[in-house]
Amino acid sequence: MFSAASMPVTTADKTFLSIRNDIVEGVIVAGSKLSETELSTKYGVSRAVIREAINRLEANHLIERKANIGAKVVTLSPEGLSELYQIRESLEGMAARLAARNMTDEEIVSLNELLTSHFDKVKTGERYYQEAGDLDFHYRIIIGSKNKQLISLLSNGIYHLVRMYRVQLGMAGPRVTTAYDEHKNIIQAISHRDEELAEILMRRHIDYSRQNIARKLSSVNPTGV
Amino acid sequence: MFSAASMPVTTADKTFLSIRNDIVEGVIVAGSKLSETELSTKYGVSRAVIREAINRLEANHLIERKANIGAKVVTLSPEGLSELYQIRESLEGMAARLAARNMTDEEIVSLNELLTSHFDKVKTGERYYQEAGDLDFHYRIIIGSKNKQLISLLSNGIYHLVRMYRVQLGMAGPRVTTAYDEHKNIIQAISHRDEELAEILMRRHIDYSRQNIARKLSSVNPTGV
DNA sequence: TTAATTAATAATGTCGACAATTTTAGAGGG
DNA sequence: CCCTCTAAAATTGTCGACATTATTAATTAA
Repeated sequence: MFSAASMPVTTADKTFLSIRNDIVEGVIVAGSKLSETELSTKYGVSRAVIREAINRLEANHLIERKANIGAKVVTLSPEGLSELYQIRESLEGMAARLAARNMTDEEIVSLNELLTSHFDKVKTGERYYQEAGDLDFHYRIIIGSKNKQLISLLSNGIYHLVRMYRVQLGMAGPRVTTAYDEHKNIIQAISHRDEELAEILMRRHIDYSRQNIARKLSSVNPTGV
Repeated sequence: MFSAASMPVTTADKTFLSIRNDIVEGVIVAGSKLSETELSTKYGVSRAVIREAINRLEANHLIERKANIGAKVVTLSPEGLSELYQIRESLEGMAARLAARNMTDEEIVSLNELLTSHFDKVKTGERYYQEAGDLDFHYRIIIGSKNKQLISLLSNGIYHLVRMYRVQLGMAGPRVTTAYDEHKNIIQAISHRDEELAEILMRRHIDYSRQNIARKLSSVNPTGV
């Protein structure tokens, strides 16, 4: 997951990653207040390190800060999910368009191999696909766009909020096989260098995904999380 | 520009805004290193405040940080501009689509009035339009999307980097009148609640704008900034 | 002279303490 | 009983000092 250049080196790095993971996994519950002194003792570092981490968490859209008051973990809501997926649809649609333009032939071959290995795993009934596999697929296309700012915006920006929704709402549904077909079609469009189609298919794929998770969210808890 | 809720209150707020403005205006030159101690003396605050400001500048995509090394102002390049406008095209296209869906009738009326007042100013030869007017137009549509995360991503995220490009490359060109027509057509699409058309027109509008600024950038300095 | 090693310097990272602000608890009056 | 005002407690904001890491300069050997 981490390239050598972004390996954690300072204690602030590690603390940030620990807290972020705890927020995504729900160990620190959504909507709760983040006390600097409390976190300081819990993670065994000074408040300066905690404040550094809080700043990065805010940049990741996982917490909200108010001056002189403090930071709170974001709350998960149907509206927030919808808003997030609208952004994903927009940005990843563009990423797919750019991937069709800028991915090397080698990258496309490798992406096809990834899809094949997923297919094998789906056949044998492994739950692998939806969890890491889907993220991996999207990640490769994002990288394939070759747009550094877009890559940063998606992987450092909103990616972990997406993960937070998926983890805390428990994503493992009947979409595994249908998502496979959608992925296949997207790769085909990229192979044909059809930017327009690649973007359209990616946007639909994400919109289907949004509907799927929104359905689950409303059925499990009709009034929101 | 600032709503009451986001008024600067702490010295870190004010320092952040000061430094950000100096970066956008080019007082702190693009690509230069940001020394914490130097900034500390220059702005008359402690290093802790400077570090807080630097964190927020990073969230605004105006600087880049490396652990144990420091922060540098981003460099302006044709590639960076292209990447930024691809993101704008994507996100503001979505914003226009959502604005066509979610703006109130009153907001649309007000937007039309804004356009009319711009038209008057363009007629009298004021240079007002391209500078603040264009930003105002885009800002209203972003707000009209009613997508809080999208609003945050655009106005707190990449907006100031856009400004930095425009300010430092000196935006005042022959696009004033043509941009006016493009704005008019976008508003019309929103009035008709035509989401599809609103998105398409906004994307084209931003792409034209990108071509315009890219042309200026390459003619002034063929090898980049 | 050049390259490599090492010491000195300067920068960022981290810490604990103090200041300013907010929140809470309590006393008093209505 | 409730509201207001006040004081105490707790929290965030800011500061200067120290620790750790990078950079630079000097020294030595080839």
